[in-house]
Amino acid sequence: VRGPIRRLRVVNDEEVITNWGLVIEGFAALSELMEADVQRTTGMPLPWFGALLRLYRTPGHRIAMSKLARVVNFTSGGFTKLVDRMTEAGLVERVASDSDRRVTYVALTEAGRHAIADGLELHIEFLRQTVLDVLGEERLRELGATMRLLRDVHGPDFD
Amino acid sequence: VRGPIRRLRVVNDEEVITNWGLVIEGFAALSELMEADVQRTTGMPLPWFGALLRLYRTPGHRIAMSKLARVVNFTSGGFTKLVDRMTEAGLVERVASDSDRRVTYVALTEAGRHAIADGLELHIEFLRQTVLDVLGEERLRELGATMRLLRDVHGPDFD
DNA sequence: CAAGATTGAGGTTTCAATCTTT
DNA sequence: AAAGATTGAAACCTCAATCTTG
Repeated sequence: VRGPIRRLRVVNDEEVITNWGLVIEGFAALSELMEADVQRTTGMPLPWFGALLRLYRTPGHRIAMSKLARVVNFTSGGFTKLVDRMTEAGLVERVASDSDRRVTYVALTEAGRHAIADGLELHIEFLRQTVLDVLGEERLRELGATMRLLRDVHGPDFD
Repeated sequence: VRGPIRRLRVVNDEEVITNWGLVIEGFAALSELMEADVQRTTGMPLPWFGALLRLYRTPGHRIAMSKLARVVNFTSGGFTKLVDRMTEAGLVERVASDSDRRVTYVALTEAGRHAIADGLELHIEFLRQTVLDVLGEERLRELGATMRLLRDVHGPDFD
């Protein structure tokens, strides 16, 4: 009686590298397009759009500085200056916390709410054309599910 | 006789946004891990690793400045300085072209070849653990195929 | 005049140190 | 002591202008 057929490394190195390389390249291509589109339609850089979007989709439209910084992948110090510029532009404002005087909230202003609402509408149109129309429904859902796996395993815990 | 059932916008806005958001988050999570791992194992920043990897996987181990710049998503000016630093570190060297005196090639040095060869081995191990082991073979291949679609449609043509 | 590469100026981000509050 | 936020210094990248070569 023979033992079980052991098939270690069924996927060879080349294939692992290649497939993840495709992820990098595809994502880079789309990021560049997205950056340009957001810049064109809203006039703001992509990081602004990302931060505003998070605020917009959060009940109360406000999040603590340090938390939003983590969510949008900024360091604490870098985010301070980002918020400085967005405040300068009138899109957000700082709000002191009542319960903990260490924390500062970032909140959408009326102008910021309008800016992101309008921008989001155009952005969705962009995503439909560049992603959904290329992949189709089924592949898009699969893609989302797959990337969710990676996020849940490796992503930071946003408590 | 009724006409065809038209089902426009079967995928609603929310789903499009959510799925692409998962791509962004998953990719960000893995990029951060990868950056840290490359930094730990090779001591170099991620952009260096990417550039060296391209050189390593190219016959002759040399590529024209402007072409490599495009491949790794750098501007011409930014890439000049990146190569300056990598040359300083002894990993690459500039080589003048015989046929066209405008072009300068970037070439791997002996030290660079060893550095990327060693780094790549560790990097593959990292990808197996963080990507392949999480997704499994089938999902990884699907993911690669899906992202290839996006790259081919939206990516730049590397002639 | 177009293409490849470099340079200097300017803007953005990280890092380490600091201050305040818990 | 630890966490949130800010600051100044340094690193990195982009952009526009420049130089050289085709």
